Amino acid sequence: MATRDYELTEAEWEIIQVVWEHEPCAAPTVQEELESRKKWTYSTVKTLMDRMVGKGLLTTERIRNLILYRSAITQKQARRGEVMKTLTRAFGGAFTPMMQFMLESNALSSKELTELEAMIRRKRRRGRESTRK
Amino acid sequence: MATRDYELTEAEWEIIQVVWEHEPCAAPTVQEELESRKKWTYSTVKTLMDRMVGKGLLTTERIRNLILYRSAITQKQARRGEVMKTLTRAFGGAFTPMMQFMLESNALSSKELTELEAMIRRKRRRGRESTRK
DNA sequence: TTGTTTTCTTTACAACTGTAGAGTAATCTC
DNA sequence: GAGATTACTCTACAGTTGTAAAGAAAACAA
Repeated sequence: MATRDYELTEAEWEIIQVVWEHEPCAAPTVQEELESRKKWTYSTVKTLMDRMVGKGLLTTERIRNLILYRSAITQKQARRGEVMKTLTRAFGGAFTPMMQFMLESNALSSKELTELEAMIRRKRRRGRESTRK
Repeated sequence: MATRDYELTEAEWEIIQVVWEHEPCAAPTVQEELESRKKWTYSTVKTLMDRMVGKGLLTTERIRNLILYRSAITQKQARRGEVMKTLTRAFGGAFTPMMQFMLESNALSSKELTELEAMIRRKRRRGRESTRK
């Protein structure tokens, strides 16, 4: 199931996050939800959302005078696109160097480090038990 | 030493990568170097580079009719900006979830997993020996 | 049924990004 | 020193992104 990678702009991230949380929802809802953080007017939000429909990031369903929006991609897909972009641009696609960079550049607590180790062990176990790719 | 985070565009990444490698270098050099991958003309490369000077990503030194370019930020700084952007946008700034996502979404070989564990151990050791932040 | 409120539609615009042509100036080669 | 080559400068232009005003339509309220 290899879908293409999506790249969202900053504003698009802001919006789709709200959509994921309130889906299905109308544009005014999204605008109100974002009102505090971003000082966007209704017009701005609506324009952004309609462009996102054009790009295949959201879908719409019209019910009388109301337009309901839904996400067309999952959070996982969006995250994947974002991570892939950084991986490609900044690390030439090399996974381990990127992990290393993050490990080194960040002040992880001892607890977090332990957590990471646990994740790795889990990952390894799962990898072994199923050779099916 | 908290410098601000730089965000480079795709084209800028392409160019600064060459500059890091050949620094100090002239625009024609960069253009030739990229010729195979990108089919950019000299004009394109030069324009891009001059804009990067304006943004503080490159510096110049003029020697007669030749302009030498140097990077104004390190690879580390550029990488940091890129990683931070993804971390903020896609993971709400939460570091461990991002690591976890990467671990899970990627087919790391057993060898790479082991490498990661080693990195973590090193990191922990270094963290303990110096409490001086 | 008419004024008010809500939601949508259309249009605009400036900044940024990718892309490059045309013209000019300096330098090299015979 | 005149043509060829090299490198630079200036200008342009279309597409994307952030931002929003103005106007139209539908729904609600009195």
